[in-house]
Amino acid sequence: MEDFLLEHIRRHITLTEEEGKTVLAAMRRRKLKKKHFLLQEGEVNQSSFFVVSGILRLYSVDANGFEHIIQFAAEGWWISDMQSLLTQTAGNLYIDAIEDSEIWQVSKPDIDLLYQKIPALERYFRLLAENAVAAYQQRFVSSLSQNAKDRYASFCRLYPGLILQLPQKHIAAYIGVTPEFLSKMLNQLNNPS
Amino acid sequence: MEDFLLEHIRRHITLTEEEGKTVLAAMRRRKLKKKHFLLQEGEVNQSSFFVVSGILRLYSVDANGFEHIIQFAAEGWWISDMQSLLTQTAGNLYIDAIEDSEIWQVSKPDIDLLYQKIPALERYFRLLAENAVAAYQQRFVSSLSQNAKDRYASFCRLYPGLILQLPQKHIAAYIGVTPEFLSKMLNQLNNPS
DNA sequence: CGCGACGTTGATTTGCCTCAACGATTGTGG
DNA sequence: CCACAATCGTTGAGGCAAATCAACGTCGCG
Repeated sequence: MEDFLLEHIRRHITLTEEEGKTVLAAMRRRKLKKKHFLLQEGEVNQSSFFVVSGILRLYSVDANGFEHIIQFAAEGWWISDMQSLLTQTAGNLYIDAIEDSEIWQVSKPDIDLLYQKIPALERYFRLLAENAVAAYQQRFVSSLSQNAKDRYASFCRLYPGLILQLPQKHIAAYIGVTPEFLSKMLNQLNNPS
Repeated sequence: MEDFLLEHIRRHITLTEEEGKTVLAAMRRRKLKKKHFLLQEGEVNQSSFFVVSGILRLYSVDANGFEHIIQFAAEGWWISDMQSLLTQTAGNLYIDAIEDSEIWQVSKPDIDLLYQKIPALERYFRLLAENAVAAYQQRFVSSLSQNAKDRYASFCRLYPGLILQLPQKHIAAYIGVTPEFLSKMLNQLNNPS
């Protein structure tokens, strides 16, 4: 599994053996227990996080203490508070583990060094960011033009694997309804009497 | 104004005189009248669009014929249906002009050629895409955790210039309410009796 | 075992939508 | 340059999707 990240990168660009080692050398590995944080509101997001195993979530907490999930990240996904990472200022988002996870991370200074040593990485992260933009645009279509039932259906279609692993309340916090309402909705979908 | 795009690019990367000319040579210029389309549902988004003057919108039309605006693009902004552009398949979004506009566009094949000739452009578009990701993440915070009044306030704070130029119904379609409701909301904000 | 997290169910409320009607403004063809 | 239509914002009455609040059963876990 040591090569999981390199395989992912090589799906987008080609790296020499040497370059691969340079990338791996820049990564810090860490385990993260369920419910433990990578990032909390008020902190500066110092690193980009790559999920080797487990599941993370990126979310905000509103004035009433309710959580709203912006993105999940399962194995092979990158995740960060992009605003805070780019500007290196205090952010308003949280990242924590939904399951015990293994994370590899690169600090912003180290990424910038990698870009100098391996210009092809610019391409890799450009492609990732463009794919993320595409995903966010499509999610806004869903978010703005569908009701709760259809948003749930869209989520199931898009992330069939995640549905099985996620507690219901997190799905609710992602599609933008209360846990109570999602419960009633699902009940009704199963009993279409 | 011939250098508007190059100035924008040079805010992020350095380009030689020669490279600047190569970029400009790849751009197709066009004028677009108000309400005319750059892209319609079912078409493949062939190009990236750069707004030299005017305002565009990227939006979807739902099953009931209602429009939902994903993004505005004023002078100096790039805009495209990223999903369709990346995969070169038929998309579900529209792009049209809110005001008479001047657009410069690069086709996907030409961008890919530019990446080969001028690798630094990978960096430019990576930075743009990362900024877009940051903006979309923050908009989801607003969209998921705020009510209509607060989403309107957030929009005003983020795009103070746009508020003045946009018809009210487009702001409504962006923050996710009906024009009628936005009208009542604003009325109430001005008459806090 | 006992506690806290999670999902469920019901009663009630509310934020926003729907539909309809109406001025004001814009734009367009004669 | 006017007449007419179309677009836009406004206002009101009524309706619905989803939130709120509260109570309860279950389960996993320390």
